[in-house]
Amino acid sequence: MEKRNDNYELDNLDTQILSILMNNASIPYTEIAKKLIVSGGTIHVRMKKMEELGIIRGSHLIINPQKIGFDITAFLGIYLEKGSQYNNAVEQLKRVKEVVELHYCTGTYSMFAKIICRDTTHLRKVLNEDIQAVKGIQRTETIISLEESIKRQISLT
Amino acid sequence: MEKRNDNYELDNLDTQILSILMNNASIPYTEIAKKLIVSGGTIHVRMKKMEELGIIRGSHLIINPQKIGFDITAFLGIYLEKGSQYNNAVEQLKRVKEVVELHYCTGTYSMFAKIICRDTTHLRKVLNEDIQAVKGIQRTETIISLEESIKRQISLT
DNA sequence: GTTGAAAAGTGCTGCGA
DNA sequence: TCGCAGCACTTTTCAAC
Repeated sequence: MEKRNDNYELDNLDTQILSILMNNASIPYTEIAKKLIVSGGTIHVRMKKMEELGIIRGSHLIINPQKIGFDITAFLGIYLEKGSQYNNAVEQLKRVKEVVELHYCTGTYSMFAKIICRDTTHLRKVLNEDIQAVKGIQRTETIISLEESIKRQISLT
Repeated sequence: MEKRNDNYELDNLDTQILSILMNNASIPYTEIAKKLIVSGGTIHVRMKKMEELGIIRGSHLIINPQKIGFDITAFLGIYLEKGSQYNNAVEQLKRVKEVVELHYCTGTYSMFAKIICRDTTHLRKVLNEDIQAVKGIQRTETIISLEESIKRQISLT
């Protein structure tokens, strides 16, 4: 039986488990259990429930892009020729590996992307060759991040 | 002895290990070893090396914000009164939990933030009370994401 | 829903090549 | 530097509360 709650209300225990694991997914269940004063089995049951409900998407190893030569983070405001070209543009942008986020949005831009590149040469190549080649894109505005001052997940508490 | 390579060149094996774990940090080392046709110990040695080099930042449990009632993702272009107020503004914005990313950037805006809220009421509260209370912020422009079409990490290959 | 312990699987370490 | 094998630890399961 599939659960359909799109908005399941987490209790205190669920929230605390998530809060701990969101910042460090490799903490053992037994240690979490000790902190929250429940048994390891309970942590397991709760995690399984939240996985089934789709609350937990998975886990990521977080790397430092700069250490492996990816120095530039940029945001791209994208203007489409027509709004109807959205789905098509998404499909084409999925093939551009440097695009790590893409949003359909309100306001000035039709779409909004986050891209990560090695250097300015790489960025120019992505903008001029890959992005501009996408059909339906009229023009873009680039915002280059000089420093990422905050980078975290939402706080549940 | 601390290593100081800010730009260590990963070999093929390192790259493949990271590529696998970036999408699912809970895959066992032994399974990765099988895929890449090396021993489990080798994976371990490589991971340890990359951790020491600071390439690996840690691991995160990824949750689906919408499933727990956080429905709105918005981007905020921030205009500062003076550029010199940057450090101060960062410190104040760190206290606003809904801000999950903050960049110091080129272009139209002085700073650029990503925020996640429960609903429009929550968003308005954050914008009007929390953000506007930050000293040095002149005004902001809000871009609301209606749909996140792409969300992934950088591809190493 | 929670517990505690047993079974299965994984991570870690040291020795050898 | 890499691979193999043994030990320690974690995850998972399950009967009982």
